[in-house]
Amino acid sequence: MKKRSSITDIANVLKISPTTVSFILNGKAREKRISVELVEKVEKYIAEVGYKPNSLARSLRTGKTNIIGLMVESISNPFFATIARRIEELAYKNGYKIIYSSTDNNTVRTKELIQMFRERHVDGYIISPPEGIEEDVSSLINAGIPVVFFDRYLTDVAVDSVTIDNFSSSYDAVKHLISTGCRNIGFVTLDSLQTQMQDRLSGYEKAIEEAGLTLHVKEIGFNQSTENIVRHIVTFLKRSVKLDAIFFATNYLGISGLKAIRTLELDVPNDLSVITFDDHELFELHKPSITAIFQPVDEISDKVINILLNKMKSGAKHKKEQNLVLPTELVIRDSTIAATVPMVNND
Amino acid sequence: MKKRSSITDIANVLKISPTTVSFILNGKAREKRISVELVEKVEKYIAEVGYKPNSLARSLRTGKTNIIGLMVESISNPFFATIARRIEELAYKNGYKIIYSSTDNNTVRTKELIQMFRERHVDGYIISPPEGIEEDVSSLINAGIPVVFFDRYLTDVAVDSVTIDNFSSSYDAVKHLISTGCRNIGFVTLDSLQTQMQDRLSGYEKAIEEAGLTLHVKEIGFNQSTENIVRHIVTFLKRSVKLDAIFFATNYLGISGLKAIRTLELDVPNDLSVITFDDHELFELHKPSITAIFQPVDEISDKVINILLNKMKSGAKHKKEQNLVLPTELVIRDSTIAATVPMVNND
DNA sequence: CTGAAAGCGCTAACAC
DNA sequence: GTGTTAGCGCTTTCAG
Repeated sequence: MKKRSSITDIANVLKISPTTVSFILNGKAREKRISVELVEKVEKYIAEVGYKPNSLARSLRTGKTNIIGLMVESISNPFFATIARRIEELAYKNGYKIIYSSTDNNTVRTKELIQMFRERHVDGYIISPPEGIEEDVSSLINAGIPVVFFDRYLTDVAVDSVTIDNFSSSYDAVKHLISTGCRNIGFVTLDSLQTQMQDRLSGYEKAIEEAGLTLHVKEIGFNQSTENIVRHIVTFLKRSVKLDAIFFATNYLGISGLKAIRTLELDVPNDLSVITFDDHELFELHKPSITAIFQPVDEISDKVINILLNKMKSGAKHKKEQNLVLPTELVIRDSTIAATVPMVNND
Repeated sequence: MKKRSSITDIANVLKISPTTVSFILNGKAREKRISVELVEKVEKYIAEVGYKPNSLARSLRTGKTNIIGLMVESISNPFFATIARRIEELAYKNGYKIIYSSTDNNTVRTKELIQMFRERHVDGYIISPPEGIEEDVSSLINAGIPVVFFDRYLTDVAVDSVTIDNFSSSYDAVKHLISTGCRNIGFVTLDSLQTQMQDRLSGYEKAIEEAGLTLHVKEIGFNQSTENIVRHIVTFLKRSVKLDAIFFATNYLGISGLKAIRTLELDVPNDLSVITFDDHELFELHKPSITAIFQPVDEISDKVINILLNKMKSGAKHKKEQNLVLPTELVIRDSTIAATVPMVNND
């Protein structure tokens, strides 16, 4: 009984041709000068039987699916979840749906995902790319399918992107630490060649070297369990020259770091100043509250989706690609307040 | 040049019929007794030109899309993000992709989403349902499309579901508070008729009444800004009878609650014991660490996807629906440790 | 064992 | 202004 009616059924019942119905459905009634009465009649009937077009068939015919593929590192990371939420929102408002997937920063997996998305004829891609997918992305671009990167980019392929100024953010954070009197500043990052991680590292290095200090870098392998990360950080904090500040390069390193600091019962900021990349609800509520580099997630989302929507509209014209770099904000909290006792340079 | 080749192209080049190619592609070679040489030849050629079937066309023909629609309250809520992540993982392993969307607990929006998903011929649905979508879900069920609810359910429609034992979780949490000597226990919840919230409320009420204590319930409207929630909680804590414990019914109420408590500079647990529904990284690191009701997110995800996969395989046979109710775990931390000074009943 | 052909539901040139 | 018709790429019955 609930047999879905097709455009032909409608045409048959109304004794007109499917074309006419199609035109009316697609708002081309005026353009095709279809009589107002007919239009009304058709619309009335459509509403009556609750007809809904089969978008699969439509997609097969038009080659458009109105679906955007969103590939993030992991949807369970609050940074990506927040961005995904907003992108979803904006996409819906523009008639697009999102198919998402988590790449796990895994190249093979991501290649497969792109492949699957292609089979689905996804109209556009938003990707926080892992290393090594240059070819697949090029192939997309060559096929005229719009792609936008965010959070990081790939150096060997020209793609629109929205990132933040990782280098300066990191540089400024370290300068801030130095200005509060810290001399032995550790940097905990991921063992990753991705641009955002490399830039954060460079910013740290530049600031440290400019101040004539020594580098203390700890690189942690990707995809470790939290417990393992904590263990690594604990070791780092115990082993090396006594640090008076530590800088975490991502939010979850920061969280693990706080766990490590807690295990060691260090007094922040007196024993150790702490600063971390990416803000997080946790950092404001923590005692002491944690200084963090806030990424403009809303703006990132807005820019990403806008660039993509534009490209999709303009048929992916070969305009010069845009590479937006947004500023961040250093949110200074209690974990880096200069000690109340005046510092004396003690080296 | 990169012209996608179709099954007919392949057939033409190889001088065979599309049927044969299709059979080989779908692993029906043996069944159809196609010669091994032919199969190899075709497979070789397919690999060579990198042919990929057009799943749109396939879906149009078969009516299957291998897509699961996942509708959560909000993907930016860590509880849902974690579950979404795991469901995605398991779905992929079984050849399914996920289209997700956030319902915002908005009935109208959710109805529209279901409508859109239907147009896309999504194969199955995983929904944390807002109120008022009974009809739409019934219509899905009647059409033989599998649906699984989680986190909450709708009373007027028979659908498989995976939930937790909200009533007992809440009841036990309150009993725990009472056992540490708390007498004036506040309950901060959402102004919502959803089953999970109602059950949490009932559990609280039962425990309070059994102990001969008075109820102190604060209901907060849905979709408020964090600032507003904090303001409400601050007022609640200031206004009412001096509470010696507070119980938050969701993780984000808990987080807002901690902000409120901080504003008021209350001493936890000495001034106020705190307990909250849903565990969160934050709660372990908070000083003092916060007692929380841990939901078995992995198990929830596993059960949900398994039930759905089974239903999709078995052609949604009208088996009796399953309504799984999983236990939670009360993770006792410092925010509810009994005061070290022996308590004296002082009323 | 393999092929011909119909058709899923829709769109858009092209006719009239 | 409206209808005819040819596919989009695939699956599948039915013939041979």
